[in-house]
Amino acid sequence: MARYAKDHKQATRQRIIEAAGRRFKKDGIDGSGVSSLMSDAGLTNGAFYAHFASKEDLVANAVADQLGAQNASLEALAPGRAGLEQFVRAYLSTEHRDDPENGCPTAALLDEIGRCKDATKQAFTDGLLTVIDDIASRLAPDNPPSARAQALGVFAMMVGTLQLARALADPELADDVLDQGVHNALALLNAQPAR
Amino acid sequence: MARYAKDHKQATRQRIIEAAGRRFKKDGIDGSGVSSLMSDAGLTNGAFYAHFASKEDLVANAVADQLGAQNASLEALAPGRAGLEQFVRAYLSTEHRDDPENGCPTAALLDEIGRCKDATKQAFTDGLLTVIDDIASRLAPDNPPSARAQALGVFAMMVGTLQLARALADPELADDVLDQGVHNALALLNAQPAR
DNA sequence: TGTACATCAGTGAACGCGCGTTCACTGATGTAC
DNA sequence: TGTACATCAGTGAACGCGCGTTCACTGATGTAC
Repeated sequence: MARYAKDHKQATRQRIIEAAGRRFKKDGIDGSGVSSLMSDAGLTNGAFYAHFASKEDLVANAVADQLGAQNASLEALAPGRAGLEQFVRAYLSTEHRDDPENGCPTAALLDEIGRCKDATKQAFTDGLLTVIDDIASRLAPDNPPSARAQALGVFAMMVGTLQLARALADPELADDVLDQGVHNALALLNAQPAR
Repeated sequence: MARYAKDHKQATRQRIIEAAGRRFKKDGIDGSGVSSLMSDAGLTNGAFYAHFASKEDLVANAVADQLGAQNASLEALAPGRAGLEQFVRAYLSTEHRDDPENGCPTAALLDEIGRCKDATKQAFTDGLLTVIDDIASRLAPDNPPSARAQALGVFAMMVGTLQLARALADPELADDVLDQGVHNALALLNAQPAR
């Protein structure tokens, strides 16, 4: 086996984290075994514990990484409210509904995260606040905290709507739910703060 | 063993379904083994397959039962919008957040249901539509379909908000999220339909 | 009335399998001398 | 320059355990005669 570059192990670790993020979103946390997570990353199961203390440790890291990536892609959108409208339309699209593997970690894993240990919830909390703050600062650039409740409301509705669309048996009904969700979310974005 | 009353087996089946609903909401579907589900119902694992074709079959029945029970409790509230406000406040309460076992099946299981087979998704679809229709008919008694998008938006936001509150590591932050959620949901209920 | 048998919800041990985790080992490289 | 050794990311078999599922059996009752 080759002698490794200084950052080789770190790079492998990151590769495991990213592959795990995708797998968790597709099959759920409980539904993804360590062996399959490792083979997704091109390794065998035995190497896992050289990188992580436990599966739960990987989960916390994957959640943090996923929310960081989502935040980065949020920041890459057009500035201000125009970017938010892009975000809403992409979020509540059939493409996103049908591709959880590459989609929002919150929508894919939210109720499972609620059952995880504190380290994972903490990683989620940190990541979520960053996302909410990005939305709030687009809604009220001069005073982001004033728009926090609104940002939270829009995001909660988007997450709930996408999850509902994924859980419906009838794809056409799910299409309608997404359409109505776009409409509802845009209305919330354009509403005056209620107080 | 006693000779059984005509409805004995049916009653046992119902007991399993209700115990399973509670357990699923607490530990997740993947997190609940058949043996523990049966011992929750006061039986041993071997009896399971006399009642259900598979675990997935039980899941579909438990989801249907849970949504039926939720719909019954919705109908028991005060009529009209007054009942909706009760519903929102109870839904987005710390008590509900801290007791998923006895709470809303949608908030507890939504992303897992999205990964289930069609029979389960179908059971969920049927139950959800009943809930949405109840909300819509309270919003617009004369023309419920006109309020469907609004009902869906409110419910999606409530579900998303409760799930977020459960996934946060900081209970005080989660309290704030619930408070803001009540505020957001009531505003949505009182909004004019946007179109 | 008494006995042999049918019924059937439920028991509990067992099946093969995949889980999370551990560990002795590999093998390619760099270092010491 | 050549040889012995240290390093260390990764391998792959194995651990005990719980999973979903199967099945021979139990035992209390009702029915047949």
